Amino acid sequence: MGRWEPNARGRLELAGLELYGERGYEQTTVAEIARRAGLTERTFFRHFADKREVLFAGSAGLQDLLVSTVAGAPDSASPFDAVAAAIEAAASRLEERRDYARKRNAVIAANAELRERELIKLASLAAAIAAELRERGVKEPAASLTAETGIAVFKVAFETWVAASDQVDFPATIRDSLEALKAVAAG
Amino acid sequence: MGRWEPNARGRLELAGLELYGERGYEQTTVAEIARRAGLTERTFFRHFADKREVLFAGSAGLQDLLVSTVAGAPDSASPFDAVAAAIEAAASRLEERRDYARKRNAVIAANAELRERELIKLASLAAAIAAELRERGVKEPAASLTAETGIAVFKVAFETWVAASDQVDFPATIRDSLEALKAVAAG
DNA sequence: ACGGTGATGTCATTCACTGACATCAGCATA
DNA sequence: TATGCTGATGTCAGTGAATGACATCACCGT
Repeated sequence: MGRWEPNARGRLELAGLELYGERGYEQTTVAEIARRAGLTERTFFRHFADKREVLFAGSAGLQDLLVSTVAGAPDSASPFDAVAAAIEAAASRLEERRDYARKRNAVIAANAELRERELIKLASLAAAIAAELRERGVKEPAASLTAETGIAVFKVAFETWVAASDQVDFPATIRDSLEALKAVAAG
Repeated sequence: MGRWEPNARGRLELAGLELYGERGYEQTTVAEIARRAGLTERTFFRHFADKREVLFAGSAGLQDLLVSTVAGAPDSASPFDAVAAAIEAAASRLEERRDYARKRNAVIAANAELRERELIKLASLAAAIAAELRERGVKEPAASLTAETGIAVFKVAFETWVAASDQVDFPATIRDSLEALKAVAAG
């Protein structure tokens, strides 16, 4: 057995989500999260840059999925279709953790600071997609526009999905939103 | 003459932009901004909710312009065209203060916290536009998609505009980006 | 005169975050 | 087996953002 309990980072993530859900983000102190995880405040800040970041550990994985899906699209695919495939793949991944995604979303939606962090993560995803599109030879401003628009579609579809009281298919919601966007842009 | 120097809020805005530009956002304390404006730290926080907000006073005016332009579009205009007119009008307003917009943008681009705040302001603009579109009878998700896409176009065009070394026409950049978006979405 | 008002100042406190240094199980290796 | 290094954690002190409670005092109306 190791000197310390394993997976300190994971324990902090769990404790953070729980406490933010129970008392709200502002009413929770970092010391409380650390204590629930059996650690100290100082150690929290060795694992996460700030109090918000504890909710955004999965963001890097989502970015990898988006980028590799765009990269894996056939050469014949248009930029739009490559991005469509990527955000659909991301939707599939979130679908697998529906309960977790909803709980986390409720916490974030309830606090402006957390919404800010969510937005910059989404912007970072858009930037990564745009970079990959440029890699594929797409010029600016088409690359950035396609990426930003794709993320906008993802945002709107995500809100529809989490707001739905019944079981809704997230990738299907993405496809509907993509079609709605085409109609809108043509108008 | 009044008991205090007039326009405390404006003095704080100016001092904030100057100091963030001179030393950087993180290296500037709120007490320093207040002192340069001839006030105290406590008074700073009576005018602005936090250290970032001092750079975003103009956001409300931009939102009014966007919403009223959408509201003023003829009934015959498509949602897309109404939003296009709105972001073009916003571009015209920024064009009038090119130096100020560039200086402010340089400060914001240099700091992640400020970029976060910028993004949530843009998201708030999108939400206001979407609400106005719904007022005009546009259904969801078309209203949100049109608004979010419009803001995405604005973001991309803004970056092109501020990055340009020579004098570039911002509203024209918006029109170009809107055309590029149509081409992308059709692909 | 006089009392109310509102913008500002003063003071104390909490808490997010950081730097410096201490601890100590486990591992490698002489 | 002894020794020394490493890396995750703890301890402590400090800075600065943000907020609540209370004080001040020119101005304004009556």
